Amino acid sequence: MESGKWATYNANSIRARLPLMVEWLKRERPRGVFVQETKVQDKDFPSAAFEEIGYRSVFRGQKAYNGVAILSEEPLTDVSFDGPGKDMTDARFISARAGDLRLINVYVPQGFSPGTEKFQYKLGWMRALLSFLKNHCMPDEFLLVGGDFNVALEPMDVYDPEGLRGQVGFHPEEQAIMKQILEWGLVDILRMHHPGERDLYTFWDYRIPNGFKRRMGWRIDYLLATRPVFEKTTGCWIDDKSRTLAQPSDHAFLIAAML
DNA sequence: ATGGTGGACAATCCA
Repeated sequence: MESGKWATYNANSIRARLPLMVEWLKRERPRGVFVQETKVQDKDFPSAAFEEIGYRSVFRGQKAYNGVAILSEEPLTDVSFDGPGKDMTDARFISARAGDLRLINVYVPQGFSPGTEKFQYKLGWMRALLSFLKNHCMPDEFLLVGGDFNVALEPMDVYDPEGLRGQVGFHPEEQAIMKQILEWGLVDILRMHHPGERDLYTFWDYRIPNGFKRRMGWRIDYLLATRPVFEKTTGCWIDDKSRTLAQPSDHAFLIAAML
């Protein structure tokens, strides 16, 4: 496996975030990045801006909502959009291969609120992802699964576990499926490198005034690896420096380093 | 504080 860093980032519009992302890529030089919420149709995807700084891109978008992309220094092959939600129209899944690494990038539905149709859609989508892993992937292959899962796993993964318990993004039904996904054969890379550590958040709601400064965050973005890939990781961290710049996303960059 | 912010897109929907 090539050494370097892999990252995941919910851009909340890749066009609005393009200057920030280009600067970040030039500074960090990751091997590749999983991007969610690109919010751009394929014909308008800013491929040229990434090519100029040495990144290839594969993507699938739609008008106004959703959209996923993988950026990579190496050629991306075996690009596929046939994952969970194959029968759904949302652009939430993209997989590809970079060298000997198989990549799966997901944007799990946000879910709105428990007891709603959207929440059931989220649970169904997550169950379909679990089935996809069981039917099409192997726990012993070189597989990296990343993205915005819109679920915080443990009390330490949210700023107010008592107050948020049972709410969307911190609900036992979501957490149960998330745990099944891990039990299938994926390791939560950040948590394994930082057991028990608090204040490891990747998302801060825009609607909470000064939520970032007040550390009112959630850890809902993940880099998950099969055991053989995890064994190659040397560290994992959250880069929220972009939050201090103009036009930050509501998410941070999550990065894993590999031998 | 029953709001708040931000993005897309063109009146609201989504997060």
